[in-house]
Amino acid sequence: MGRPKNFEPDAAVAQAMETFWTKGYAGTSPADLAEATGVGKGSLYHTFGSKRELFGRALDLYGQVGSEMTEAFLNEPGTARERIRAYLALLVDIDLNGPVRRGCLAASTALELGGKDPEAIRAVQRMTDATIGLFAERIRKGQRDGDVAKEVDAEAQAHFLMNTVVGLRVLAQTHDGPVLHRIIDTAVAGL
Amino acid sequence: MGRPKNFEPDAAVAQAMETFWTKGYAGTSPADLAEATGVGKGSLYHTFGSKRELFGRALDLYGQVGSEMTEAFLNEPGTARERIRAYLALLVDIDLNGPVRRGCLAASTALELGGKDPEAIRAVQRMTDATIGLFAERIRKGQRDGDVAKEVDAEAQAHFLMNTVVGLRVLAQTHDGPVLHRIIDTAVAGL
DNA sequence: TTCGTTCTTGAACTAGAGGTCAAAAATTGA
DNA sequence: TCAATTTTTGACCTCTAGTTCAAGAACGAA
Repeated sequence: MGRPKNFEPDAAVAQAMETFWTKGYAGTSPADLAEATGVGKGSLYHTFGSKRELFGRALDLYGQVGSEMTEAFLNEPGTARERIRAYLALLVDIDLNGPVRRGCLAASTALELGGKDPEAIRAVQRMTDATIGLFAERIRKGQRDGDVAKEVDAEAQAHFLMNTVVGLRVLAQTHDGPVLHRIIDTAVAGL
Repeated sequence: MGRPKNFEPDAAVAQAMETFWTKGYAGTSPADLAEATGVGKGSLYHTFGSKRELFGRALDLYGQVGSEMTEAFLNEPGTARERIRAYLALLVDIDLNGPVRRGCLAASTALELGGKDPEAIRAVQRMTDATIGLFAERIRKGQRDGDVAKEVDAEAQAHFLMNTVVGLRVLAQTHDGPVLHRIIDTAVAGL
């Protein structure tokens, strides 16, 4: 009953995510969101309530997509070290080859909203910890497979790799491929 | 001749830097700057021209202060590894113990203004490269002193450490001391 | 003391942010 | 076809961002 929506909320969230990713939270206006989604401002507010709530949906989508991509990529055939190196290289190449330099939505959010939006920070924390978990799992699998030394502390390495990823995605805003790939080489040396 | 300024521009830049650091570029309004500096909005525009120009001054100050602090700290007595570890720990502790979670102005700027303000990005790049230079110099000194192995590639390690620092200062927005200190342990293992 | 200069103050302005709302449009059930 | 319900549209509103400007205040020079 009632008039049917003439847009897909999930698709709108995806477009909104792209916009927040590119322009930041404060830098994105309702007009930007309306243009990006092709949905009228009024409809957006009717469906999502507020800019902040739409941003929350966008953040969650970002985490979910990232998590799926990471899991799939890490578990393709190869040693833990190979797969992790390939994953870091993939992220860097995506950052560098995209039409716009925009880094990582989670990192931007952590820096932009740190200290003023605890819920956003918790969302970022959740997605960070999920990635750390995937790294740790993959390293432990490497140990079972025999391609990673038993003495390696999987949790510690996973945290360290997460840190490296975050650094790379920020430095990708200012530095070029060769520099970043050498950083990757150094980072995976401990595996 | 003419009426004398009744404020110190350099002090105003320092206050502005704190405000941009805490609230971000887009998140800082002229009214915020007037309040933080104690200088009327009109005077700020008279002296600095625009919000963007004042931000440029703030960024430069940030780079200069950071550079001096880094150099002084790295060159206190101790091995390269000790000094570098102490430096990373210092940054993390500053981030965690401050009254406001605000991370690193350079990283925030890279993410917020990447792709839309090339000059800001160049400023960030300059300060990043300066820090990398200081790391490399300290590592080479360690090699001359005999506390770092000759085979270590000082440049590569310096880039890698820079990457680690950036990662830590972002993760400090979401994670706590023990996690961050373990990351530091892992990162300095290569020295 | 007057003049030219430089700085300060706060009002004023334009544009846009973020959000609300009334009216019309599209649907289903009766 | 009429109700009831839900969505769309775009006008409208208030508030603030970012900036400008006119008026006056504080100096040194002559």
